[in-house]
Amino acid sequence: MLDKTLSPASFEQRLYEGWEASGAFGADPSSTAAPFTIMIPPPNVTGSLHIGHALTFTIQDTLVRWRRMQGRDALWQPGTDHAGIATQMVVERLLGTQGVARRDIGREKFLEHIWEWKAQSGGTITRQLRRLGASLDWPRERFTMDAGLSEAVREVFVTLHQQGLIYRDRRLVNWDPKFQTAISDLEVESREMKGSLWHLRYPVEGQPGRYLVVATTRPETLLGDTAVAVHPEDERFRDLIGASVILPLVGRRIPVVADEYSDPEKGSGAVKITPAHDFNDFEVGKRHGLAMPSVLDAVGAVCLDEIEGDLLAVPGVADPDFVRGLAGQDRFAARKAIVAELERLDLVETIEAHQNAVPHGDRSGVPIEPRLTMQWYCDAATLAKPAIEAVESGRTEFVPKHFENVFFSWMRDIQPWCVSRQLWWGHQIPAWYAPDGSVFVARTEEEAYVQARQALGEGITLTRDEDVLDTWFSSALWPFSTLGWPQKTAELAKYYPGDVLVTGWDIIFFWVARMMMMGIHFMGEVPFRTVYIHGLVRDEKGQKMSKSKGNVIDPLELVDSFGADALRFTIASLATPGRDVKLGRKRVEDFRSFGTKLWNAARFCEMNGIAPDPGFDPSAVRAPLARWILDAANQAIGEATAALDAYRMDDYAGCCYRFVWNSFCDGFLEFAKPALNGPDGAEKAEIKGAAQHVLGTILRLLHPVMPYLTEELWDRFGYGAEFSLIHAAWPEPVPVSEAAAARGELDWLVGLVSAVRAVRAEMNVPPSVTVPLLVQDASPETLARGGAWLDTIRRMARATEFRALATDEAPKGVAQLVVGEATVLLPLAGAIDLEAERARLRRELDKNEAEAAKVSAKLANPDFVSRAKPEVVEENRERLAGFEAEAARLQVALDRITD
RNA sequence: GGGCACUUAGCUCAGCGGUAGAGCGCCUCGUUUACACCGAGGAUGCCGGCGGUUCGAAUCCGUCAGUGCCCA
Repeated sequence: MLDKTLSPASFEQRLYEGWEASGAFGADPSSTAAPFTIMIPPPNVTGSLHIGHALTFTIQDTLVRWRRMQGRDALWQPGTDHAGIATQMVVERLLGTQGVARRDIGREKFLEHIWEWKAQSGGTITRQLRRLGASLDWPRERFTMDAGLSEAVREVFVTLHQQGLIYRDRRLVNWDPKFQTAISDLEVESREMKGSLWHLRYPVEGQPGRYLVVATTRPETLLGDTAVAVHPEDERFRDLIGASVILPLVGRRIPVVADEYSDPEKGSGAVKITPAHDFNDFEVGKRHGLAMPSVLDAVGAVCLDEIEGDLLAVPGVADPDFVRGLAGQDRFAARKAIVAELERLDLVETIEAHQNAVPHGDRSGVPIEPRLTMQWYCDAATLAKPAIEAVESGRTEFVPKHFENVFFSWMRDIQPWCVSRQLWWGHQIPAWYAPDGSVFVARTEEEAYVQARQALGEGITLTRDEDVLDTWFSSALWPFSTLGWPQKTAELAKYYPGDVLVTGWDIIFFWVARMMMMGIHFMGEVPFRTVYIHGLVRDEKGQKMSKSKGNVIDPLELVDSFGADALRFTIASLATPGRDVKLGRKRVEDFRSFGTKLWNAARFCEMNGIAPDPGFDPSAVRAPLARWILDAANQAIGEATAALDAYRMDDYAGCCYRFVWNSFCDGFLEFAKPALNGPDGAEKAEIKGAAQHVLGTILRLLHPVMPYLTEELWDRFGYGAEFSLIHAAWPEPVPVSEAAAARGELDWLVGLVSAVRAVRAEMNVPPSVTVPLLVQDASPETLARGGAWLDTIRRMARATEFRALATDEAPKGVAQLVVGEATVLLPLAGAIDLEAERARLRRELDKNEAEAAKVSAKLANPDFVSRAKPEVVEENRERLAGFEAEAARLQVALDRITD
């Protein structure tokens, strides 16, 4: 016997272990079944499961389980990425608590610590994924730092270098002064900050007393200024173009250049140009051939090495001693000191309060410093072209389609990708340097030496590049490196390209773009056919969840409270493609009742001796109720399959919900009760047969989204062996004889019962009062149906009998309702308020007449009749006839009780 | 400043040329032997505003307003 209440915690773990132990999640390269591949977008190894993961992995698992049931050889590839900065940060902090600093113990030792940490704590998220029910092929789990994946990284780096698509260059990068590494544009987030706009006076050379006022938000970079730019059309400064100004504090002469970058509307209209510390200034500097001295070092402190020689004493303007005193000062301290000195020299015109967007490192949280350094770059623009073309031609499709625009806009304007990072944790760049500075890129040190000897002769000592590659460099290879590339494996042949990549829109630039570029370049084919983009999870108010706001919800806590199935079903129900999902505890609590409902329905079936019957033949069933539910199940199967095909998780969940709750529970089981309580016979047997068949269908239909509950019921009922639902066949429609007739009959029954219930409720007739149903103008078919369903009608409509009104019969005090061609009279004698009944009928009549008038007006329009589709015209004619007929019957009913 | 999305019942959202929907909430009723995480019934909408296309617009086009996001 099933327990009275559903308690997911009592079976979730046992079922998961059962599936996993039996190898149910495993792909089988040797099978002949068509593959279905989803590459997990590898979560960060330092991560733990948050609600966004719950969303994306619920969707992925639902798709994978569904396809597996359809007989596909499903590969859901698990794994994590090594998360260069994040991991290094975690372990550094950990060592810090023991008083150990990274640089003290050295690279090798530090990496040992990281691997140790990874062995102990790196599996958090994969353990948590199991609680969610995710059916990943665990024995195939990969990590981006694995030997195989590292080989792939070296292979790709060397090949791209040979092809000229990876090169070294000296450009401005986003430098994170806290981690002392370059970071990607995408790891930079701009934050609105309250700052100041300082208007500074730069003395014009040769014109004593004249100043050019420049406006800046970063006075500390003034030391590295090499020009002042004004707009070429700006009348105020026209005569100064080509002149020079004296750079305050430094004393260097710098030119005034004309450049459209300077916006006459902003600030003072003149802007100082510091090419080594600002991306826009860098471009201006290149256009005008300016020097590009750096004045801040790796930690963001003032460094005078590159301007030492420029320092000049200019009375009242520049003092080399002051500048020398700035050396080694942090950029913010230097800002204060510089502003104070300028104020002392009366070179500050005004200070304006100013709101500006300051780029911050998303992990370090400190302002990014643009910095001119030598780095390795990947020619992303060249790699992007075929990726753009693949989406344009539809070889890879986005769902929803409009996200292709986001992809295109990014890819068409893609910048050289800085792939080197000044970290220790990651794939060390396979490049070696000779003492003379020559670079040798090779798969191994031996190969590098071979190259070096060929180029430079014997006796050279090479040193390896210290830097590592961007984590995304290895993630980009994930769709094929996990399958064994560069080896030619059976897995690679079978599972590449993958079917679908599932991810949020915020990650299009990271995974999607990079996997596309690398996949196409190295495999000659797109890495996935479809990119399914879902939204982000927000709190109930639509706010982004964040630890600092304190509005995060823990998916595991929700699993503890309501079960994994409830969380999964809630997520699926709310997952409209591409739109953000507002999710709170309450939503999960609400959807939990659906699982309970199914549990109780199953319990009811069990109590009535409904059990799996493999010999059941749906096509032989004659009882209308059984045919009706079998037909409804057929429709649900069609809808659910179509919804999953279209990645409509919400529609899939919704159609299952309606079928289980409305059709199976409120419809079928309720109508089946009289037969189930009655004597054994052919009809009862058919209804039980249909019940077990449809329950089995429901369990299979819902398994992809509610794997635990369905498997538990499947096993308990004995539909198959333990843990076998995961491999059961996805349901197919079954033949049902005369389905339309069964639908017609049940629709009639539901219509009759609802109408009677509605009238009784409105008339406040207590359930204890039972009344005869006397029908007038009923067709023989209606009378026959009434007879056939008498027990059900009695039970559900609180009726004593259902029969034709005798010709000489004229009951007093009746409520009347129109069902199809017939009018049903409920003699309520004393219980009825005639006035109220008249009003009710009047309302019904008005409603009908209004509808009839609307349709009639439409049909009176000759344009409509001649131009609309014939079937639409016909449909409206039928509707009009229906409304008119019902109105006529209501009129008769009204007349009957009106004197 | 450029771009994208959104605006439908109290709330959360489907629907995207032909009868305005769901879930939750709300109101009324309920000791019918699966389920109160339930059952029955009910109320609630100028489908953001204004134009246009069309026989017909929540749905297509334009425009305005508001909201959110992305990129500068």
